[in-house]
Parts: sequence; structure tokens; C-alpha cells
Amino acid sequence: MVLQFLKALAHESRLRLLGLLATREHSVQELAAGVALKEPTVSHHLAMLREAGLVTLRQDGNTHWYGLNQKALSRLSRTVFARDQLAAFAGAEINEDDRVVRNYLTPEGRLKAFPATLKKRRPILAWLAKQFEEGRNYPESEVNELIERRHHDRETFRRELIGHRMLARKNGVYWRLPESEWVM
Amino acid sequence: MVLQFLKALAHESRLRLLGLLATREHSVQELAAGVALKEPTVSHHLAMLREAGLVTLRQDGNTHWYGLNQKALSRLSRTVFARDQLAAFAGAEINEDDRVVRNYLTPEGRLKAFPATLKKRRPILAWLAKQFEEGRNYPESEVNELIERRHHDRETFRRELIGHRMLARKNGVYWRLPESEWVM
DNA sequence: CAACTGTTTCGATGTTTATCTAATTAGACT
DNA sequence: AGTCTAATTAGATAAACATCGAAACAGTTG
Repeated sequence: MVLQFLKALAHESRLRLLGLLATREHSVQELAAGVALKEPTVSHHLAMLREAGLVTLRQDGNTHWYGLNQKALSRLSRTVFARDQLAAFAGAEINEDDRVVRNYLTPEGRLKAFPATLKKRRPILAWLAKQFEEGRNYPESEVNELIERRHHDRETFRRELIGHRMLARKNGVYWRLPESEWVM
Repeated sequence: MVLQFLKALAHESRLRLLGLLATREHSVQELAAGVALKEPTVSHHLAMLREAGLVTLRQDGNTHWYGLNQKALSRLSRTVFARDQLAAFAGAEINEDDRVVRNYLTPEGRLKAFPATLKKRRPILAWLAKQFEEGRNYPESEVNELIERRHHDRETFRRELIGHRMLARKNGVYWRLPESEWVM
């Protein structure tokens, strides 16, 4: 979150865009002229700024009016930079999924249980699937071995990995599917 | 300046490093272990953070103790994010060379004069040289034409462009040299 | 519906930057 | 001097990102 905000700010073109927006609303064309970049490029930057909540969009006809979201800006600037806030980054700035996985791991790195809720099951299966290399074939024995390193219930996890389209099987051979295929 | 500060902050590894430093001083080794990166990588990040004035360095024996520069952090966080401060970025955050060139241009984009000092001449010649495409040959007439679009004194500028190894000539044909060759 | 305008998406290209290993520097300790 | 340790620099590789032209899209206007 904070990282996204900072990354959005940390580029000259985007700072200049924000500079223009700080005075008044602008259309994409105006902005492109103002910073001497092509519309597609500006559009791309605006998308990032919007993702980060730094600008607002108001649409009128086929003109898009972008404005500065002053509130988000000052709110974040206040919160981000306190010392103890910063200290939280040491381990933090890890996303929600990682947090879920971490909570399911014993100190030795084994899974405590099979997660009941789908919300937790997905990130954990994803984590498990990542133990497999893409573009390589695994015999079932090796799949079992890899799973058992994390949890004794190899049957359930193997079945679920396939159900989520993270692993695929054919003729007793398994392989990892590309992340884009995964049912999340 | 501000851009450097933001760029320094806008990376997960560096945020995590700052997170560790927010609690107490650390050596490079400690930091490397703390963020699970190799020492050289950490060293590289620390250099950027130091450039941006975000961390302090205290050397004891051959151990380097890095600490958080809380003052710089809060000072910048306060100044950076005010609306009118931001507005200044619209034109600013342009480097010194661009500023020089801009001051030498009339509103129509022509050069006001031939710059007397070398310090100003270089960026202006560089700017002029960039009007030529690399990897293409220009007859002298076209060179003159391109220069005259910016300044009437084609002879002087042509000579200087060659002197700075931005253009080269052979048998009355000119071409632009790669930027790495330029005498700056 | 056809032509037009402003914007966004796509695909390709080039640049920047993160990271690593290996080599080098600098201080401390025999 | 030689060795040990901590850190940095160099060089190579890989990932992330900025930018552009072309194409697609959405709203407007005849």
C-alpha cells in the first residue's frame, strides 16, 4: 500500500503530472502537452497514480478530467514517516496472502493444518505449488515427497492442487501450470 | 532532490532496511541477514539511502554502523506534500542542463545567442546535436538548414558541433556521433 | 450509421535498476 | 610482513519499467 504510493510518486514524469494537477484539473491531452510526452504514456502514468489513489477522475463526454487527490496525499504523508510507523516495515510490507501463509506455518516451516476456508486455502495452495518448478515433470512419488515435506496429508493437498489448476496430471506424471491458469 | 528522496524510499528492500534502522543502528551484515539479501546488495541500497540523506554512517574499526536519519525524514515528509510545493514540480525537477537550454531559447524556440562560457555551450550544443538523427547522413545543405532553424550563425555552430565530436564530417557528408563520443 | 475526437490498451523496444558472484579495499591482530 | 574480517566496487545477468506507434474503444455529432 505504502510502497505503491511511494512508487507512484518516485518518477519524474509523474511528479510533473502531479505538479500540473496541483493547480487545476487537466485532460489527458493537456497533460501530455504539459510534460512533453505522448498520450499513451501519460495515460499509463495516470493509471498508476489512480491505482495509488493520488488522483481523481471525472469523465465528461469523451474527455477525462484528472485532478489531484489532496486528501490522500496529506493523509499518507503524515502517517508514513513516523519512526515507529517505519519500523513496522521491517517485516511488514508483506501482503495479506503471505501473512496467511505465515500464520499456517510451524517454526519448522510445516503446515499446521489444512485450511478450512477457501480464503485461506488459496494462498496456501499457491505457496505450496510454488515449491514445484515450472516446465518440469514430476512422477507421483516426487510430488508426494514434496508435499509431505510440508504436511502429512499428501492425498488431500495433491487433489486440491489439481483442483485449483496449479498442478496438472497425465499418465501419472505431474507438472506445474502457469500462474495465469490457477483458479484463485 | 525530492525525486532522489522518493526514489530512495520507493523500493521494498530499502523500506525494509529503513524499518530495521528505525529501531537501532545496524551493521551491514546484520542488515543483510535481516532482509535476506547479500551484503553487496545491501551495500548498494545503503549507498542510495545515504545519497538521499536518509541514513547516517558511523564507522568503528571495519564495521560500519548505519542509522536512521530521522530529521531528514520528517523534514522532507513535511515539505514535500503540500499542494503548492507540489505545484512547483510542474516545471521544476528538470536538470541543470535543461534549465540552461531553456534560458537560451526564445519563445519561438530559437537560440538567443552563441553561449560564451563553455559551461553553457556544452548543453546547448548537445541539445542542438540531438536535432539530428543518429545513423543517418546529412549533406552540408541540410545541416545548415537544421542549424538555421535555431540560429543564423550556421558556420560557428557547425564548427563547434564537430569540435565537440557531436557531428562528424567526411567528403562533405555529416552524421551524428553516439553520445558516448561527445566531448562534454 | 459514418466520421470524428479523446482516451485507453496492446505490443515492441530500449533503459534503468536489483541482484548476484568475484575481486578489491581497508582496518585490526598477530 | 601476513592473515582475518567487514565492507565496498566491478562486472554480468535478469527483472522491472518508461516510452512510443498502432490499434481498439467510447462518446459525440452529423
